[in-house]
Amino acid sequence: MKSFYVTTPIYYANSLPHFGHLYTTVVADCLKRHYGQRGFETCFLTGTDEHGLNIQRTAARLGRTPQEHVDYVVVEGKKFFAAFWLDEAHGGYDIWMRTSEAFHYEGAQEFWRRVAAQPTPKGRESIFKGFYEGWFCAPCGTYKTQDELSKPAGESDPPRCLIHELPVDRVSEESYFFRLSDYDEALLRLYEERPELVVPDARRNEVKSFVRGGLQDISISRLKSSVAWGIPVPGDPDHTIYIWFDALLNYITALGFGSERRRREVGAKVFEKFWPGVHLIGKDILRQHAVLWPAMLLAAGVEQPRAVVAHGMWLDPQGRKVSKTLGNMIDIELVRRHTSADVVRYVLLREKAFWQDGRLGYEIIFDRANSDLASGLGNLVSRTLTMIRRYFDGVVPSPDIPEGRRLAAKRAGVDSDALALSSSLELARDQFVQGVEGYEFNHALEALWAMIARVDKFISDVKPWELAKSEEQRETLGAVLYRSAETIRWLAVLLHPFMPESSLAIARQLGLADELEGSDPSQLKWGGLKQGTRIGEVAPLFPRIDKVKVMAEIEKELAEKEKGEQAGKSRNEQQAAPSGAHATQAAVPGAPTATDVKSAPPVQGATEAQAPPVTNTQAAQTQASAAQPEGVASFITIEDFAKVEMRVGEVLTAERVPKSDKLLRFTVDLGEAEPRQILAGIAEYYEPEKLVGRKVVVVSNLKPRKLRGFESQGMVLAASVGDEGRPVLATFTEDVPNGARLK
RNA sequence: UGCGGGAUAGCUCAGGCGGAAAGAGCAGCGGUCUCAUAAACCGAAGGUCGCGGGUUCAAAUCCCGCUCUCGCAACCA
Repeated sequence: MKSFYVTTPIYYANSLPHFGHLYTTVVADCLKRHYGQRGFETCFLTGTDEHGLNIQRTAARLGRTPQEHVDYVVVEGKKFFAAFWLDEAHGGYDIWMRTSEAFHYEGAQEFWRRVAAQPTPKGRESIFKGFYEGWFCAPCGTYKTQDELSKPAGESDPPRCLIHELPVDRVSEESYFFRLSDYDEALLRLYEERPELVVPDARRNEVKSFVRGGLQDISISRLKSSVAWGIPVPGDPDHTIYIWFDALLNYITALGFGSERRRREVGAKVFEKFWPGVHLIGKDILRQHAVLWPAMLLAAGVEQPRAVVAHGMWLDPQGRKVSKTLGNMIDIELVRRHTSADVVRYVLLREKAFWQDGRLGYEIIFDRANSDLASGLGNLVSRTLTMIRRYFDGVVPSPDIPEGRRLAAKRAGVDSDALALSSSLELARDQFVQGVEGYEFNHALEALWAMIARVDKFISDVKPWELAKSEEQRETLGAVLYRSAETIRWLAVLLHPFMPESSLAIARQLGLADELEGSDPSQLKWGGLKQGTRIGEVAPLFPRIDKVKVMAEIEKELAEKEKGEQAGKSRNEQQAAPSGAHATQAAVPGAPTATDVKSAPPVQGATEAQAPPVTNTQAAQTQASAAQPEGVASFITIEDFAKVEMRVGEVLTAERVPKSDKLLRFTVDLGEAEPRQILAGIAEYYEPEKLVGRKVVVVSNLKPRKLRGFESQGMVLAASVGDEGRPVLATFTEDVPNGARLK
């Protein structure tokens, strides 16, 4: 039997899942059900990534153990998904994977051993010990990511910890590395040989050009003293396996890779049956899945995935990224309560081209639901069944028009057979199946909706209510209604993976047994609906949404929620908010992450594991600012200040740095023997020519640093204004000699 | 700055190996109908196919240049 294994990323259990995660999961669910209908043996995995510093810290902040915290997130997450028919009970995922499970520890360790036992394609050891270097905050006792650090005040100043407002140290610790750099050629060969490994093409090209640019070895462990919440490195329990080298493995450990325990649990052959699977991911975690993961599998000698499929992201109605700070995230659970799970599922799959980014907002959802579902599908079902009820007493009439009535039928514009309809239905069916196979769900659905329009038109053209007035057209009328009802049956079968509940409701209204799971959509044949079938009770499938009214209600509810959260915040009880730059972000770019509060781009890519995980910066900030006077960093002494040497300088020359859109290169006279070369990232806001001759303030004792190949021997001071941090140069209104020190 | 996309009706997008009067859905306008969830059906309206050149009998479609925009990278001390 053919098998189909589909996975979503496992979501980072730091925070509760949201609408972005829902999207990927709905897609996976839809695929699983579709292939299931077609007779594939299916397995659908989703779950949670439960290790790491983030979770360790969030749990600590909430006064829980990490295990308690992830248990909580899992329970809530399952509830959230269940409301959209994604759980086992509703025929959704088969496995909710959790990386904190014992079998995963075994599998991950086994994988590590296999990698360590094999040399790289270039003949070196795949895992080696080195030193991980990062910013370390002593009071916190941990490494910090860019997101957890304030922008450094001056050149070669260390950044500061956002919690303690203190400079952090550049520290290194022993760490294991995976020699990713040795896999570049093997990977490039793989992309050539198996182009379907990374789809769509645009993403594969992106990946290829990234790999061609050379790969860096990545740190795959942390000292247990830094990150305790994780899987011990085999044979070296002082180290913990780090992030991706743990998380990615879930896709195979869930099936029993490397763990006897798990194989007993799920069946010994499950891995062999399902393994090369399809990974659905958001384009934001493409690197990890299209570079690191294949390299890891090469290293361990495990078969590559069938495909890594990267979808686009949801944006707000204005096309902006969705983020908590902008407050433009949709509360999808709220939408569901005002509509239904199926409506949400349909809109998610219909509204956006899978590969591309798409926009979503409350009104977009309601408009789509009203036009496609209420006016389209729902109305067609309603008018058809109502007529069967009214004219045929609720019994499906015969599809046949007897010889003697064919002329009459012809006069009414009805062919004696349904060939025209049935053949275009077959075409639509094939387009639909092709669309689903190609992840073009919007096209798949469009093909079906073209059929709805066609039948609507057919009904309008032949006017069954007129036919009903003439006994001579009795059979014609029956045939017309049969054709409409049979089309609806097809729709119910085809749409079942998209709208499990509504499609069943349609089937029941048609008087069919609930046999949709077993009906192979690709094998649909005209005439499956039996004459004489007694139809069920007819009720609106998709009640029209009063947009104005519902919007008003939603706004009210959101406002109330906001209030609740404010209250929660002060008690420091709010659910863990921002997620890390991790698998969590699968579907919504920088969703609730502190990352997009400002500047610092999310650390991404195969090198991500080199940076410690992101944590709850917002909460951290809240705490920190509570302890400090508003707007004031922690105090420094006069001695601290004396360390900074600031001098007046005059810009002698200024020019753009080639191949850089932000950097200007200055030579500045500081009253010294030689003018200094200083770089500044203000090219977007200042014309270099206009700066020549200008007096500026320069931090003159910063450690020199190279930027774009030029050494910067100081830093020009500027105010940072507005959200985008527009620089405004500091200057003097009176004349000042070059080199004068600011005290 | 490098690489790769994109720029087509009010909105979201199709088309695009050169050859139809340039399409669809939604919104909007006019009409028909009453089986239906104020639904459906019909009709009209709506576009310099980013800008400028070129190739050709013929260009939204091919070539060159430009502008804007998005993604990835680099970069922002």
